[in-house]
Amino acid sequence: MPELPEVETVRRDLAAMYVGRALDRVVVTGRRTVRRHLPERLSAVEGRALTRIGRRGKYLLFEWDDGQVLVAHLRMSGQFVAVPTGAPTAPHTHAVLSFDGAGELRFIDPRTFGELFLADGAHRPLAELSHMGPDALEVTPAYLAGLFARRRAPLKALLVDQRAVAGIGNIYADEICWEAKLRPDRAGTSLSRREVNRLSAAIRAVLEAAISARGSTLSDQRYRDLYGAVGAYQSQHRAYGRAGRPCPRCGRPVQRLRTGGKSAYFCPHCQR
DNA sequence: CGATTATCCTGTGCGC
DNA sequence: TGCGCACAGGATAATC
Repeated sequence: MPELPEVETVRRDLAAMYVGRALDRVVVTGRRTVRRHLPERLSAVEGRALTRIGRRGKYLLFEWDDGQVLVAHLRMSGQFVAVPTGAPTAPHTHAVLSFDGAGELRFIDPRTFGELFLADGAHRPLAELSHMGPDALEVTPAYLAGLFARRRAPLKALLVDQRAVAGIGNIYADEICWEAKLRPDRAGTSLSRREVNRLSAAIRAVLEAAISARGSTLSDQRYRDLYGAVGAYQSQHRAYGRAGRPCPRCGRPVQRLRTGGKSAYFCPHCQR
């Protein structure tokens, strides 16, 4: 379940590996991998050099020297892997980008929720991502205060809503709420200025610590970086997935709350 | 407007 | 040992 820290880790590795390289060939075999337009359109980036890898929330942006932007989203189970040319093909490999002198970048995705598409590079910022809120690493207390003033919804619902804040998913929303000592089901409108400040600081602290640890790999071993290595932040999870186990702050059991088919983990004693 | 549910899809892990 | 099923959740659409 790649969220901002995992996507940022992949972004940095992709940049180090491929920026400045020319793309020789793109081959898409997955039926659902490119679904916003004809898959053949991706060949428009063949022959271009990669100038930059950007990120907006959980989207990765491959920027080419002619202004085109190839957008990728890993969704639930997507993964990019860097392999030498001709390496054995792993199951669920849906796309292969061959770089001049840098081997192959493969897109693997068992559940096929992930996607690739070519954005309309003439429009900046990208029209396809225009619905998204500011990146989670950019939000300020003032922005959050404004958000809570106009949107009445539970705190966690707002944190995972990409239109409100981009990059946070179910796991880091729980970790951020724990760090900020706020219940995930608190109404956003009820937060004091002091609590908004705490939340803003917690967003940054949790995401930056998770990036430093190269993201979280859960027991399903799903998330892997570009080279197949696991993340380390899962060992620092305080709330997510810890139902019944002691809260690291107060020792009382962490509780699991279910809303709308999703789980929220929190400490009812020290999160208020 | 917001809360809830369903949809897409496969691997995993549980209970029986 | 094997079968069936709930569960995992990112984004989006539909419905109440």
